Amino acid sequence: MKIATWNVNSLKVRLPQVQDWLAAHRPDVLCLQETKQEDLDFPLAEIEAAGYHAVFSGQKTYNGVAIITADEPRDISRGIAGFEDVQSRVISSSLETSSGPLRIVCAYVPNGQSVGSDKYEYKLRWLAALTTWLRAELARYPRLAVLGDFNIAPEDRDVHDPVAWKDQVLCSAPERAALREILALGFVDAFRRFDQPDKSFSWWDYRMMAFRRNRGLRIDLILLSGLLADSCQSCAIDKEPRRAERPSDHAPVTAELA
DNA sequence: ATGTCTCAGGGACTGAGA
Repeated sequence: MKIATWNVNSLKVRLPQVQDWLAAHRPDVLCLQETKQEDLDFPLAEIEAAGYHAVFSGQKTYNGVAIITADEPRDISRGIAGFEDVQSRVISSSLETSSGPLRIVCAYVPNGQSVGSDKYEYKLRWLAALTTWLRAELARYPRLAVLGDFNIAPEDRDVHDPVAWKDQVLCSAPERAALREILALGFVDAFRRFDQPDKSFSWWDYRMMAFRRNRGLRIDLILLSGLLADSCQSCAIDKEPRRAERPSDHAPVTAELA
């Protein structure tokens, strides 16, 4: 089965591209971030017309997450249990598969703005809460996948210019340490299970012709629990939607599970 | 090279966030 994640930077603007992408790739799961839509405005009819179900948690202007699934979602939950957050950044649902239940967590990690800012402190607190929560979720759901915009480039090879980005937000040591703590719970970065082209990125700033020059970061990740990682057959970044006329600044990331 | 895009408020543009 194919699972995917895509920060669409406004589902209202990007809906036609999401519809096209669903039709072209027919994923079993597509996690969206930065939908920027309140739940009443979510284009459920359009998603259902494409042959999919959706669960979503949105708000006006900022944030917003959704999980689009071919099969009916079960056991839906919103947010991080035990962490009060007015920002809509996490939604989870389960699917029945022939190999047993598959748990999906769709996450939009805070950007953090700049190292040392209030938003950066919030990001680190948020990541600590996510880690505590995921430890319990992993015990409850052994077949667990966490997909989303992590707003962290895990290593220097995930950065077009590691010198320029050194100690900057998205690359700083505390952020990378926070991501390593999540991985240490028993997750694998699906992308790095396979040989990949050098300079593989999932996000490119809209400015400075960054995409054309491939000046990007790999910050959109698919983390798989050990059981799922064993069944992962491929993981790739689909740069094609980034070449569209009005693209998101992020590209979708996909993984194939047996 | 503070270089682009999106959204809200308000009714043209500015500011925030990314």
